[in-house]
Amino acid sequence: MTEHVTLAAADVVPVAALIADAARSSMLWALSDGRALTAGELARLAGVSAATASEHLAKLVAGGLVAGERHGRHRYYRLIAPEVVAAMEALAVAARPAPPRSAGEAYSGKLLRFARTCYDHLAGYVGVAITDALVERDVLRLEGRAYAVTAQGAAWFAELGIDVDALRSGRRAFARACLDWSERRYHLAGALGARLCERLIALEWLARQPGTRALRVTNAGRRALQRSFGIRVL
Amino acid sequence: MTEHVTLAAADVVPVAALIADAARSSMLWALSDGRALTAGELARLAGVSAATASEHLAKLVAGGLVAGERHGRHRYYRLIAPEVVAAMEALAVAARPAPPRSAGEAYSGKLLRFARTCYDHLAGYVGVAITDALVERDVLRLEGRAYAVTAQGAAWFAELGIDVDALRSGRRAFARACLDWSERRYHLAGALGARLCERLIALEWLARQPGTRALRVTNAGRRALQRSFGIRVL
DNA sequence: CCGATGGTTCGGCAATGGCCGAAATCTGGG
DNA sequence: CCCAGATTTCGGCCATTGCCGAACCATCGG
Repeated sequence: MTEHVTLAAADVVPVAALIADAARSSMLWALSDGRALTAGELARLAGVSAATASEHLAKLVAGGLVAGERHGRHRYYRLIAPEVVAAMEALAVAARPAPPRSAGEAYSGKLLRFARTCYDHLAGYVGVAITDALVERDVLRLEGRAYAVTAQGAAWFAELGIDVDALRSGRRAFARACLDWSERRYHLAGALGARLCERLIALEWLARQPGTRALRVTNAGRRALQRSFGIRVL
Repeated sequence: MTEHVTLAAADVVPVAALIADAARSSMLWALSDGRALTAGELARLAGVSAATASEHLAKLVAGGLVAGERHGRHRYYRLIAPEVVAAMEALAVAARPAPPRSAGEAYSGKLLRFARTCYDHLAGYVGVAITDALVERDVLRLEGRAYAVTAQGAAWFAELGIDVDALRSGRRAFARACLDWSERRYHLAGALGARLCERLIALEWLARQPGTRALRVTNAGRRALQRSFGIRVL
């Protein structure tokens, strides 16, 4: 099913399972500075019997996270995959209560990957934020379930290479206001929304993620969004 | 036991446990681009019955990773902690077979935290690397289980503020070659090794980690190691 | 070659946790 | 107000996994 490159969800399960035990977790934590510790020390440290510790260590070894080597009467175990400490740190971050995020602000200041398209127009945090910014700059104005383009708005779009009048005369709804549930806010859809999305991708402010509806904000895009809209991404 | 600030090992267990299940893992993965999906979609996607999916989702909600909201007849779930995707990615990295690393090169290019002291001298990757560099620059020469300081080597140490002759006359073994098991390589120990370690800390190339034998390479140290020894840290 | 000490394996117990079908809820739409 | 479809809750089954004490191995120091 999964191809070469894809990081499948399945990959993470075994490692997560190894970490997902209090005893093993403390062992890994103790080893995380790169020292090699004996089985006994680790047992004491994790607060389990030597027998139990031994089993845990066997699993960690089988999982390729640590390696053990006999040295005299002791057996020293050491972390063999420094990557796991990064993973544990990331987990610790995810574990933090996480500043109570209100729905609207959920992804504010956060991630690239949380931009996305809704059919053919921008949605998600970025979509909502851009729409907001355009309303605030009096380019768009919300009227019921649709947006109206102001006079100066037409100029703004023209500058971006979008001919508003041409779109208005098309068959498709011109500038609908689409409710994005996950942000619980309206954002620009319809012909104009689709065209805008198309342009921002052409300008390489945004890039499509292969195979998904997700969009990545490019580095250029990040600067541009900050400059043009005061939107801070990342 | 644990203080305020410390990221305890215990913190990661609950989150890891949530991820450490195939069904939940695929759900999280599916949600990782920020879209909101219905319980049904997620059930199908994870390949479990609706009942099972519901239980999993309840756990994810309880764990604070996702939030669900009724919308019409469906219930949409979305990821509310973008941090978990970072964590999953980190786990995926740790899961990779990890390029077969020869012991010597294990932490090369890697982590700060993998420097450490062995009693009073430098060990770990940094210790080995520095010793290697000194041998290569003909400051030290390995002779059996000890190092000899060359003529130019004495000058080099002097420049660093270390009086080699004074150390040589001391009671303690002058410059032993200590085998670091975790690197399986020799590195400088004895009086000279201890003095060198002391100096590098005084110079603030290295900093002690409170309460452990671990050392952190400072930013200045990183530059200095690169410049003086061609050692790339981080 | 013997005891002492650290480590691993074995046997068995108990708890956890995943899975499902059936029944109970809830929502939108006649 | 009732039906159909989407979800959740309930009960019960089964596999996994953690934990421990005891027996078994290996190594070191005489």
